[in-house]
Amino acid sequence: MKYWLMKSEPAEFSIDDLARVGREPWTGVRNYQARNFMRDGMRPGDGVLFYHSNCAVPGVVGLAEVASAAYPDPTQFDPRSDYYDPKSDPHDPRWLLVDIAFKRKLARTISLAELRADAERLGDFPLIRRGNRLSVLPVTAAQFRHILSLE
DNA sequence: GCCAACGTTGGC
DNA sequence: GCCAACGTTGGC
Repeated sequence: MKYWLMKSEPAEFSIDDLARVGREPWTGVRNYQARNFMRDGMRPGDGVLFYHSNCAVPGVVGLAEVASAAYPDPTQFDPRSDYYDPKSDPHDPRWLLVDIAFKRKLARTISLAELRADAERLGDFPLIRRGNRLSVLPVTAAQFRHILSLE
């Protein structure tokens, strides 16, 4: 079992949205490294820290889990979608996704600022590395436990 | 294969 | 809204 952190802009899709629908195909990832984590690393049941980005208080706001194996992201073939990719071949889809299932909301937001302040305990962590822009990234079991212990 | 230009991410 | 950091694109 592995652990991950997945970013979402709450104005687009928040932890409350996930709580309401229960389960969501993680559409729109258009970065190869993030895709590779979903395609090659994720297995159903893996733990996911749900992170709000590009908002007043960016941070971890909930707990989810990987709920499917990777499969092609349908939005890449939809010309009306913001995520349409005309260069993707339907016989060899470029973009994959997994379904994410809601587990619970955290009692409070564990902010990016707090995580930065705890950098020493967390060790090497892509989220708090300078200039990091990955929207899907791996978390070690120790980091996962530690972050939740801050709740 | 190099690299400048451009677009995007995302914190602040 | 600003801007640093980074990925992608395309000319050469």
